[in-house]
Amino acid sequence: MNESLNFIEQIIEEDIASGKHNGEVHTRFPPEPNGFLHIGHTKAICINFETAAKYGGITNLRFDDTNPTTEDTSFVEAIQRDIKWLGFDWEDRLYFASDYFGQLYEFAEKLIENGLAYVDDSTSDEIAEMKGTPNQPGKNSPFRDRSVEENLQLFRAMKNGDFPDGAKVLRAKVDMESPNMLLRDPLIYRIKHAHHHRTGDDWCIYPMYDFAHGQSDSIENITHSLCSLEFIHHRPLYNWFIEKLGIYPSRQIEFARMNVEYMITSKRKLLKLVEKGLVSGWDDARMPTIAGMRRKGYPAAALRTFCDKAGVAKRENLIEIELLESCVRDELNKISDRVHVVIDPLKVIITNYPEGKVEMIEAINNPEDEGSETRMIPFSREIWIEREDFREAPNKKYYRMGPGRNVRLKNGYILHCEDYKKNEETGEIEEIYCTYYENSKSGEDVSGVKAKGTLHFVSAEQAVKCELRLLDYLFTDPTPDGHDDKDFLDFYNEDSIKVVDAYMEPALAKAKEGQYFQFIRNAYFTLDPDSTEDKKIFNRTVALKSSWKK
RNA sequence: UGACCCAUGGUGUAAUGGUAACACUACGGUUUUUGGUACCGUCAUUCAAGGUUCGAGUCCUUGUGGGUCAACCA
Repeated sequence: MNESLNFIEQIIEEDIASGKHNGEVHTRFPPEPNGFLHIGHTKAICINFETAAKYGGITNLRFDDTNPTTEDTSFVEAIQRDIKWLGFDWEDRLYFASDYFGQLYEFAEKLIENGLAYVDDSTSDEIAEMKGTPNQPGKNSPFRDRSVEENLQLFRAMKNGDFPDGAKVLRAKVDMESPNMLLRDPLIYRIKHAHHHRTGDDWCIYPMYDFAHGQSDSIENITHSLCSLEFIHHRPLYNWFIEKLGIYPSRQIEFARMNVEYMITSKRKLLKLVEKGLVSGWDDARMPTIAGMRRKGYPAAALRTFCDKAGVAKRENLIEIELLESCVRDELNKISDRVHVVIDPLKVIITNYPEGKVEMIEAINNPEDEGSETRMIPFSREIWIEREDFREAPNKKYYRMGPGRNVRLKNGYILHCEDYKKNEETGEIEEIYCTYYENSKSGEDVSGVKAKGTLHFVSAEQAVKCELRLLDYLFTDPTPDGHDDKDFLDFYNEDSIKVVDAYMEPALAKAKEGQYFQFIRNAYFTLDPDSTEDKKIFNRTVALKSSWKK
């Protein structure tokens, strides 16, 4: 393999070469359990797990659960399910930042003892005021020079619940004049009398991100802490804590997060869609969440390939949705069963086919798969074809059915169109009359008859009604949240889901969740969990490509 | 009136001082019992100006453009 390396791999190979961390690679994926994982997380998950695996390393799953007011166990479960489904395994290394609350508290006391942290009584507004702006240095808090003893006593009182929420915070003593806002005495502990999903009411003070994340990495001996670019300004602080605390030197490396056309990744906005009822939930098949994409029918392998192909770098990017869809089609082409489903039916009567006769024709499920199984498709005198597959007056480019024309039925016979019935008032074609060539059956055609077009069909009598959810992009604009003058909801696509009835071949009555289908000549579909025994519901994953220009 | 990050076809990513390439898209063609798949082909790229060098997409300087940073969120 003469593969080129991305910049993270280059760093890792340099570290391995220099013997840093004994050449070990240990990464982590650190989600906050306050929402569902989305396409952006998918990228982070792939990078963390695949990079470690590439170098024989391992990856931890660690929930960054330091804010009890927004986090919940239900998300913890959904997140684990999604990562597993994606195909990654953290084995027995499931951790929670909350597991380290005791240790983190010790770290805080140590900082205080070394004169590197202090309790601040200022209000939130006052602290913000004293922080300055990117262009103006901050001012020292009047509480900055409290004695170690006083700080220790106050911090312990904070921990003991002696103060109400917001009364005091613990701050690291770094530099109020730093050009880096994060270094202007960042808050590291706040009072929150809130119930935590794991630690219950054990604590009423909780560490902030900057005082939990890096230390958690360090506690777990993470060698390379891979995160997105927006944390780049946190790195000096990340390193500052490691240095002052003298703990394991994990290294933070930032990459540009992946943006995909027509998708948003802001949890706040995703939540808004859910709360406003614009989608049925976090796992709505239109959502850019892993659960949503799974429901829509995107295979895990396709998502992984997509992330690989999108690459890793440090510049802003917007990946075209076509790349994702290309990966999805490529995977689905390999694994999906080809089946017959007619959406907009038009009756065809085969006048020389015996009435009452039903013939079962064997059809291969997936010609792309060598070991594919077969199933039986019923054929009879009356069948449905797609309405758009017939034209009264077809032109040369149109090679489907038309008066006097021959067409091949996929997994069936060649038909000759003799006549059709038209409602003169509405102009609607009501029925087509055809004859069939008895010796033209698929696989044993000795008719010598030529037919340019091939149509799919279902036998009218045996066809089963089902529901199709024709899904489209959730937004009408490729960057719905990229407009200063417009809200992302202004681009909500009212036509993002269309529900229609369809006729499916009877074998589909046995369709199972997680199975992938190609509805021949139309699109890929997968069974929706809303399906019942009596009524199958399918979601359109992605349409087949078409080079036909109407 | 700051700091930090970034800049290669339409999009994304390579090229690690030595012939700018790969994928997706678009367009054209071949094959085809899916107007799918497969296969072949075409178009199209180093932000600008200086400098270093035999040689710069790559190193340096200055611009220009884009992004990020002022939650008791992560």
